[in-house]
Amino acid sequence: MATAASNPYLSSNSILSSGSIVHSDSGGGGMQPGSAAVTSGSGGYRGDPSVKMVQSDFMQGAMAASNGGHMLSHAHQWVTSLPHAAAAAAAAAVAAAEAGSPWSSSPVGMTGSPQQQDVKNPGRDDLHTGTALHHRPPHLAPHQTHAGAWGSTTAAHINSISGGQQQQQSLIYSQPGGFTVNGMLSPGSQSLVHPGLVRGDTPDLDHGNHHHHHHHQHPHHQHHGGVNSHDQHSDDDTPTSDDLEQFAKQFKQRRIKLGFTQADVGLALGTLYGNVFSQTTICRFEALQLSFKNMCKLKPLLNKWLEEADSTTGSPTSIDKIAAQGRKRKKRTSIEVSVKGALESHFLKCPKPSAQEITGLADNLQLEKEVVRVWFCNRRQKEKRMTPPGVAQTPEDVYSQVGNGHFLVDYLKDASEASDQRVTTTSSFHQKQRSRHFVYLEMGLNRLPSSPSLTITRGEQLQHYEQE
DNA sequence: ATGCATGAGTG
DNA sequence: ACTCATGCATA
Repeated sequence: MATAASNPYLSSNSILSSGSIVHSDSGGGGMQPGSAAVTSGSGGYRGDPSVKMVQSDFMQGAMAASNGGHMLSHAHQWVTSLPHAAAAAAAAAVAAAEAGSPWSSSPVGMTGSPQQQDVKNPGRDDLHTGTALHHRPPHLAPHQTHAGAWGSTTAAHINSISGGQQQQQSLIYSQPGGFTVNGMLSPGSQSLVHPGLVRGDTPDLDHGNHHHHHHHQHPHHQHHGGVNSHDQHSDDDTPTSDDLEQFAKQFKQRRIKLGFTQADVGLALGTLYGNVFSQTTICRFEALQLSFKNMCKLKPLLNKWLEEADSTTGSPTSIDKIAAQGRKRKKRTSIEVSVKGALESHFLKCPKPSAQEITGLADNLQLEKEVVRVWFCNRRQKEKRMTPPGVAQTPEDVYSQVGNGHFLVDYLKDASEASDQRVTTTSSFHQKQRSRHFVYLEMGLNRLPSSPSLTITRGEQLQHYEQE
């Protein structure tokens, strides 16, 4: 049982749970209006009114003027989260697209962090259940190069979960609107009947084994003559970013048509294969906001689910819930926009600040050091995702694809002294294959629409949160 | 849909 | 102490 839930966390708790919150008082000591961050907490909204005992932070509200106060108000407040029932669901309708924050990623920034790991194991404690076999690391034609290189190294296919048949096609559902396999695709709601012949014909033709050493990037295998469907998805081998993009898109469409929410899928994966995933992860998968490697890992699972769901339309995919485990968690710190801007600007200069710099920054911004550290970690992770923020998957492409796809300018740069970046070093920079998405980032939106250069003027805006 | 957080795995 | 995969809690 993988029960992901069985974490050993329960026992350790109680740090200060119950209310001891540090609530800073308002007024008293010195808090001030400009606090840089607050911890927020308030009622849940979608899942259910969970019980959080949040003590809501208070916050000051004064704006204007006070001198520097500072507080680190939130020092550590942890709440014990109780299991909530979650559930919710609601139809996810989608449709919201918006550009979120345009912080351009640092263009030059990638000071190459050479991190690319190969296939190691999934790391998660519970993730094994079968998934684990990834053989052969890839070799795509273009080697990766440092930093975010995702086009390679990743192995990916783990879909052996099911055991025997490993790779069987992948994008089976290739065309969204077209064929009607028994009507399953009727817009709106398809009913439930329909044999899964879709997969019936998925032949796996050639690739069935062996990982040949040759690069597989060729779009071969015509699979099922059923209808068009582009081939070129490599399921067996490492998919290309285009494959993933398409798959994600199709996945989302089908999922919605079938009436499942992202949360449902995550849960179903757990019951079906042992690995539970959250709504967040499913969401990120669909939005391609995961690392390339992670996308590759998840794809087979989701593909499998899709097949299942589709073949059983209507049947209750055994969904049972796995309750969340209760464990203590630090309250989420909310960083003010102005402070974020400051962090962002530091990030552009130096994505990997040293401990000392972090400390200094934290001090200036009046944030906990840990918060700052984590912020940088998360910020770096964002740089590595497939889809950069702000830019959605819409192919607008004005700039997007140059030619057919990838490649663009590679920036190299190594600015700071950094400890390890070697980015362009030795000639091996073939960084072309970095996703084309990055392209526009580097070109187009480089400037934040409205973010001032930030001179950290904090204190100007008051924060809004509910004070209980 | 995302921001901040946790932890395993690595150096 | 960092990277990565993930997720709770939010907006």
